[in-house]
Amino acid sequence: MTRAEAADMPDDGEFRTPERLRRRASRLLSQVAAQTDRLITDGLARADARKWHYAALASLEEHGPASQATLSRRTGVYRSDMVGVLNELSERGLVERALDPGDRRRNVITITTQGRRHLHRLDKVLDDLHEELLAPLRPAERDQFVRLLTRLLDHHTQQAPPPP
Amino acid sequence: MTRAEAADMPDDGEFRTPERLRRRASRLLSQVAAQTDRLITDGLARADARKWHYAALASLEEHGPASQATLSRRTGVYRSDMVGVLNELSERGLVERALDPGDRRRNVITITTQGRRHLHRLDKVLDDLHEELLAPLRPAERDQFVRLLTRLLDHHTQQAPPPP
DNA sequence: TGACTAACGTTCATGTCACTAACGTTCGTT
DNA sequence: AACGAACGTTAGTGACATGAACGTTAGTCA
Repeated sequence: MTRAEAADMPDDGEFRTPERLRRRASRLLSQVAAQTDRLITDGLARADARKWHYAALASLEEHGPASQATLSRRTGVYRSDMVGVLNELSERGLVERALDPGDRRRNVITITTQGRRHLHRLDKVLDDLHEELLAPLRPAERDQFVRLLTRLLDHHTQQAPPPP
Repeated sequence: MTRAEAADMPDDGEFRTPERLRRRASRLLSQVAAQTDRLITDGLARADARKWHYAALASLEEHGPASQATLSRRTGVYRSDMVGVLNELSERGLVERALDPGDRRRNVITITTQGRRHLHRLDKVLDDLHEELLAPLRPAERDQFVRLLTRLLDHHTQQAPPPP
């Protein structure tokens, strides 16, 4: 039996999530986010990439070459993890790591032509994945959804940027 | 220099997240969910509880005594993890674990009076936390938000219930 | 100038989460 | 009587978010 067609037996709830939980915005958020994460992670994996790779490449194309620390701050990827991400990207020729002649502590990371091409391919992949993600919502609702999320994020982010 | 007072230099974005990322529903979701998770986890910790504890107790009160496997299905807490959750809850006298006389594979978990009291306390704590979470939204918007999330979740959940 | 502080890249370690694998026990069905 | 499946349990995996510490380098100030 599949729980869905349980029209005959009263289904006292072998699979029924308590209303208390079902209604909570926090739980809805975490569930939807988890589903989304799997969708995106799998989709990117099929395109031979990962979220962090995309984030780094996107940052490099939008704002130009940067140090690893800056990339880390811009993408939210932790600086410890950025190391590995850039290792992989540079191994594959998507970015180049060079010593900053003006500051020998820094590496200057630059996106390559190949990296740009990869990024644009990933942009399309993500467009498709988001189409799938937001399929049940009409365009106006999608906008609303994004707006609400943005407001929530802004509200809960504003009081904790790195201190001066 | 501190980025905040960069009114003079054009702030080419030492901390600026790429638009590509900022706009994506997937990223917004994951960020907001992460913030939310911390809010809830911390809040519950202050009340000496954890999400899974709440989920188990809520399920027990709403649907009555159940086996661990059933609890796991109802709450989404993985059955491997349910073991530890119930250990902790029963150590604290919030639930009781008894062998099911009718099926010696099963444990029957029952919520205690103390557990009920704890649960009701947590309900209040969660109400407050959600008030904080959704603070920037007006009541109608909160409803909208929950509705949109629910539709997304339903859509992405319906095609993968446990197989017959 | 020399000493101190802070940022950088890096490695290693920690904790949580979702999930898989495997095990022995028990049940239901054939 | 035998087999497959469900149960509770333990142990382990991989992704993710962090923290600690280290050597190197820059910038600041006494």
